[in-house]
Amino acid sequence: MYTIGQVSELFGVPISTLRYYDREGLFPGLERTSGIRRFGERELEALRVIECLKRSGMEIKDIKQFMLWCAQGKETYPERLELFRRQKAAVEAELHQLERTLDMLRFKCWYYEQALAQGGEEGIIDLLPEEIKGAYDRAHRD
Amino acid sequence: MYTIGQVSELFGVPISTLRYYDREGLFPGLERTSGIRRFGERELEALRVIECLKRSGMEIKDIKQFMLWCAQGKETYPERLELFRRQKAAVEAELHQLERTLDMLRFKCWYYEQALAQGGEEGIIDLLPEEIKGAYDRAHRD
DNA sequence: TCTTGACCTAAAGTTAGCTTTAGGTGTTAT
DNA sequence: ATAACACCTAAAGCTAACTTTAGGTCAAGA
Repeated sequence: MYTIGQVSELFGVPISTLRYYDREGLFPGLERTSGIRRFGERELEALRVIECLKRSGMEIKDIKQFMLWCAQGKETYPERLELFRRQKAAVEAELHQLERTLDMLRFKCWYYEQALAQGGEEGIIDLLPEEIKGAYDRAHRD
Repeated sequence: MYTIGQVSELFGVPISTLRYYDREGLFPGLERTSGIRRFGERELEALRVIECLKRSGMEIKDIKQFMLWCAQGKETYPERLELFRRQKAAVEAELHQLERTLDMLRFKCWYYEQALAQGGEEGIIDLLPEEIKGAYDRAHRD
């Protein structure tokens, strides 16, 4: 069992944030001894999942829903699976989007390298190499 | 030349947002005829870049800085290149992070498919297939 | 004893990125 | 002439995810 300070150290998450998560219902069934929070293995795993789901762009209130489902037992397996499937699809879409953003950034880097080298922006587009051209085109269509 | 309403239609960005961007200095040198904003090719390209940089996670105030550099001419090529290089690195890091998040989500999907199939969570970890195991391990280390 | 340190709460404050509101101008269709 | 539009501004409001503040409890060490 860990105190809030220890968990904060372990995960590098501010104490105020842990308390906030608790307030928001992200640790349903968190134990207390005379008012003091006691974090067990269950809460540590919860925190790992919270960090993952947050990185995936999920909102706190939806993470709370998941934690409630976990506390409810086997009957909620389908809901939990559905949630992870949806989130997986969302992250895949986001990854794809980011790849195209990266294409645009690659193009812009190349562009300013050229501008810097030739001391101006005149006619840069004409000497677009094939590989950068691909990036440029991908970045400009939806 | 386009009015704010036309640009809003073209890009699918709310008029209020375009005015907000203008207020924040994202269109330095935007023309006006008797108070009314006139968007030209320069502003459309700016908007394309804004959308890209926003997707890359850049804040409005940093995008503003870039637009100011553009308005300043050739002397700021180095700054602009630096900005795009930094942002490219940031997006590459974010992509890597998201891949690991996806690994965790893949693992969770597999996990709940198993739990659902066998009606419980007992001993699931023991039958982790190699491919999922990799995902699980990657997702749990920093 | 007293003070230091780790915990607690409720409530107010913060930040980014918008959106909404309230009120006003100028042109065009009825 | 009057109403409908598309534009304008300043300022207030909103949401998410925290953080800060102000005040309080309790146990251990000097």
